[in-house]
Amino acid sequence: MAQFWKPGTEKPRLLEDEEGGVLFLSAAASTSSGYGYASIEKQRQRLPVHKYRTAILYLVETHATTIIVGETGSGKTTQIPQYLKEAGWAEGGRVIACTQPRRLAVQAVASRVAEEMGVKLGEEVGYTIRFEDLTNPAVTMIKFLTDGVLLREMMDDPLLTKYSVIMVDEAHERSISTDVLLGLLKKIQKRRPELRLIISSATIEAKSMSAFFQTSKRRQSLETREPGLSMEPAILSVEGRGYNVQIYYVEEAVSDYVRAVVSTVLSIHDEEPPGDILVFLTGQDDIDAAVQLISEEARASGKNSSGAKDIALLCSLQQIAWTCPKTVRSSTSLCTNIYIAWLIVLPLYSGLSRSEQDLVFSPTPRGKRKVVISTNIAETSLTLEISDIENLVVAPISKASARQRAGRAGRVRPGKCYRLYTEEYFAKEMSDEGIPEMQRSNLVSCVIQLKALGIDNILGFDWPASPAPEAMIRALEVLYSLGVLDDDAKLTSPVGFQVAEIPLDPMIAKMILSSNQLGCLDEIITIAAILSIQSIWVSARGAQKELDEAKLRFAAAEGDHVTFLNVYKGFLQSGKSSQWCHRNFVNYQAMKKVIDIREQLRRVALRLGLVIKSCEGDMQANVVSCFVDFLDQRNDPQVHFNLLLQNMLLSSVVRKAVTAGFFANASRLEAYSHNGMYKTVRGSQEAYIHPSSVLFRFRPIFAISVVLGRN
DNA sequence: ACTCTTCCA
Repeated sequence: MAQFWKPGTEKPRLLEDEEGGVLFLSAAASTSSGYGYASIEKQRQRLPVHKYRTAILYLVETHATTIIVGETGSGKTTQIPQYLKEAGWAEGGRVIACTQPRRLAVQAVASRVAEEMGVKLGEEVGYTIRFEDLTNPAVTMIKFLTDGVLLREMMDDPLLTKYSVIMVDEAHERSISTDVLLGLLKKIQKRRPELRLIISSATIEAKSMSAFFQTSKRRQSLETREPGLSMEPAILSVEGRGYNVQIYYVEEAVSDYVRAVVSTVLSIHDEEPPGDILVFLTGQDDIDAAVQLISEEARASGKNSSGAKDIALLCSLQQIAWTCPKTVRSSTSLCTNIYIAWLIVLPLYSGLSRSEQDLVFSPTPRGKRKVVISTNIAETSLTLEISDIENLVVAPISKASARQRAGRAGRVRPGKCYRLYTEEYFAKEMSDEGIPEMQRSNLVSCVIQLKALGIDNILGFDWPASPAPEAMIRALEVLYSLGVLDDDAKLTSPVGFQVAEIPLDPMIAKMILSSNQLGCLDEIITIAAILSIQSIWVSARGAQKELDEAKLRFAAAEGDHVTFLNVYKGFLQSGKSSQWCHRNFVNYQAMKKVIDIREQLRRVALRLGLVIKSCEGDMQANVVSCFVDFLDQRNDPQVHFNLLLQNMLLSSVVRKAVTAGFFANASRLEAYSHNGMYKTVRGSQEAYIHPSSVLFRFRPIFAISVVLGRN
């Protein structure tokens, strides 16, 4: 029975899938009716991946490893797990797994697939991410999870026996956990030939991926136990949705890219036909600023058409000239909108709560335009491992990721991509591909995970991308000095195994274990929870002075860690009030996360048999006033030192526990240094106290820091 | 040498 959209009712709409699949929603958003289901079926069949259904199932049947080269928009992520299930790979209690590098993608894809299958999320289709397990072991057949979660699962079940097929999605992103996972899966495959792997990857990476899963001929004959099963990886290419994306470059480099983003968004909004806008920026601060600026400008120009703001806006819009190299710029059929209420500006970054992130995926109301300002993939951060301190430098993205981003504009129809750099910059300055994370970052966590899985010969491990030997040795040194590894580079018992069990950076894990012995675990898990989120303070654009003053209310002479404790205590005493947070420049969302993570850590601690004990009695309540006195006399070094010593006694166990984890970062103020330069005790590496620290103006003689400045 | 960065367990 056919149904048609009636004019005057809300139009049915197409939703863009995270991976390019398209979901059909009826106006009533009901998918239980036969009509809704049939439409979903039809939509599924229209995806490019659909005509490869038989081929994919055949390859998976006959090859241990299948590499799917899928352009964005092919629908592989949502469809392949369903094909596998339909073909019987989830029968007999087996589970089909599909990993993603990001939590948000896991949630989005899982709910999409559940919807397509017409089942309740958490039953036949479920997902697992940290803090959230929406699966039912008795009935879940398709399980989406982050690759980090799958790595954790290997600690309990090293051969991942419950899975029949594991699809590693977005493998071309080459995140550390994806790379480690691939290395381990290759090992598992030798023991479990019946396990099928599907690696989904972008074009450029497919060859090296295939080479990695190639087994040598000699071994192959020994290991193939299943007749008709090839250990040679198969490669299948699925084209994406072929919509054109027009690319524009700025004619001249922009100086202030946040401002350039604002102008560009507003001019797109003014000149282009309906369609949503996706913006990539580096980080939370820039995103918040851009969201605010766009909203302000839009409001100002809508409400007050003759105001000075309007003129300012027009000026800024005119500053950007675009060039479009290969296509002719279409200038006709532009409709002119009035901005104001028709623009919905939404930020997107991990620090947001789930409900805030969900807004991004909710359908755009008719007649409105959604602008999503998002992090990551935006301008990838580069981690340089210099001695024991992790340094992050913002580096330009690669051409590959620039192309991938442009592809996002062409999912459901032709799109446009405005690049805020010149064409020349793209051609000459940007590298073709990013460097795998494995080759540029801190390997401490990664090494300990492998050790915990019983991989003793870390240096001989078969990596998809070999890490730098120096970085590896550095990681082993740190773990050895933490007492996690013994002379033979084996995990120590119990400390090593316990540290591996705690889902945190090993230095933080060690801090937690030490606090157990010192009797201040209660305080330390609070500190650990706060250290694992971005920042507990609100972003301070334009209100730096107020923020600094607010910080002083909590600042402890002992430094940031004890300051965190004061904030946490105040938050609890306020009854977890959002108003309290607002008054004190504390980020309410961040504090809610802290409560969550802290609870998780408390459970981990109890499981490890630790005792949650507080050292409340040891601490004095008046650290705040103490700090203020100290500031007033900050020109007298002797007073500094005396006070520091005195304050050390106030919460010596907390400080001891922190030190037990972070001693490798201990630094000493350089004598005669007038700019506050420190050098690490171990490596004599230059360091500075970060200006956001309460100790920034303090300049204590010794500092134990989690993040030191870069040189 | 008065400022910030993403993701994941």
